[in-house]
Amino acid sequence: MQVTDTVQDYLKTIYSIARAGDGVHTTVIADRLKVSPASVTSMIKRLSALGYLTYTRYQGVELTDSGTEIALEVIRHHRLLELYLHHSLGIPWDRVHDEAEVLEHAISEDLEDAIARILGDPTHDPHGDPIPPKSGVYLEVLHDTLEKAEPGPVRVERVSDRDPEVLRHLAKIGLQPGTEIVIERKDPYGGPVWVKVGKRRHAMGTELTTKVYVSKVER
Amino acid sequence: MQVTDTVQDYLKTIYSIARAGDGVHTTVIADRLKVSPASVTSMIKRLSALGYLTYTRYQGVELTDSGTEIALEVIRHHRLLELYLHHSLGIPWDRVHDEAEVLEHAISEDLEDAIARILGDPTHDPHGDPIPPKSGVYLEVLHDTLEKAEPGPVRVERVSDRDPEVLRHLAKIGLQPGTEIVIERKDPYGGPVWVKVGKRRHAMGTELTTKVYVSKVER
DNA sequence: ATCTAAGTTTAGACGCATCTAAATTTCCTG
DNA sequence: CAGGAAATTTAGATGCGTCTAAACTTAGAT
Repeated sequence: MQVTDTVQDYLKTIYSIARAGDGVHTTVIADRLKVSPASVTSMIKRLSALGYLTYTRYQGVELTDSGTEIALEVIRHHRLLELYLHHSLGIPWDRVHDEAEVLEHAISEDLEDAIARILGDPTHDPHGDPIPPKSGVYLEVLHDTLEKAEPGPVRVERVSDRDPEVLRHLAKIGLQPGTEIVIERKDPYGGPVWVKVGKRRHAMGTELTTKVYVSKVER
Repeated sequence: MQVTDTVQDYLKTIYSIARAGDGVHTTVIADRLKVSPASVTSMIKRLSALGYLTYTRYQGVELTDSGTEIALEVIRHHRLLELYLHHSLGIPWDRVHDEAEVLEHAISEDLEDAIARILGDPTHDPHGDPIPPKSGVYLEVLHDTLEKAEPGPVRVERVSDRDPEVLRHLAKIGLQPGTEIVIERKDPYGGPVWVKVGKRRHAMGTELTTKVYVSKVER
């Protein structure tokens, strides 16, 4: 059997759920891919038979080395494309995700190489996500979410690329990967987190904060 | 039902067979798409039900306006992409066809527009094929093949993009759209056509000549 | 004009990716 | 620790796009 676009999507999604630290369960995959849980079970069985993941009924899945390899290849395509579309074609950063989602399955290895070369073999995409290298070791540093980080000055490392609306809002208030912001105070009961971006103060609702990842800055 | 990549491929292929002046019969479509004639018949029925073509059993098909519209949109994508890949990404002209074949289904209208703008709304792709406009009238000028043209000076207008090997050969001898060449003599019984490109003389076998389209040059 | 070869369509099947509804298992709560 | 809610899997079905083998139609040659 061949590796279809759909198979690539499953593997990529499973990889990214696992990276986030959560167990990889049927429902989560189903939610992300917008298919029914039953569809996920059926696909998981096929992926397992193909050796891309190990599967224990009712317990969730784990990617094998060959599954991870495919996932990283697709993710590399995705992130290179996001950067390319933004830099070379001027597509606004809140729209590059959806374009890349389709194109990631359509570019050849030659094209991938050409794009990487033109961009100067970049290490991060416009949302701060690291780009897996063509070959060799790949380690993703895990950053705290805005919610979990301690008050004080922090650097924005990464922003989830999945919600265009959130991205437009973040761009508007000047919050991008690389920006230094200050977490002002925290409400222990899950209320909004107040942050200072430049000279302005903003309330970040909980549905937003889970999408921004930061690291502590020493001053 | 939705317009899948496969549907787009059928409509595009049917358009281009019709343009070449041949009747559009099952076997021809099957050969081009590398599927069985039975598959073509079955797909044709669906396309007919969708209103993309008219179909008379055993007689061939003809695109409707809505079928033509989709075909031209895909062809526009294809040709813009060929040009873009060549100009902006430096992909050699004998490889852009295969890349574009996949990407043509993957780019959004926004991306199409961005590419067209960057290229300055071009009218022809690297093989000399005209690029259908986003909207408005589209007429393809039909040129003679090298075989059919009269001896004398001619301008290369178009070269079929389908065979990478032929393209590499043509590039090697310096024959591209825009080049002026001289047809030296003709063998009425289908032998090679001798042409002068620059100062060199070349024999073009019949399997080659059907792929080069020229127009007479007045001197 | 008939017969045959080539082209085309039908019949029936298969794999992929999905769905809904029903059955099963897990896990949490009282 | 028992019972029910939530998660998961099974069963069975569907549409797409393809195939092979067999039947049929068309057109060309004698």
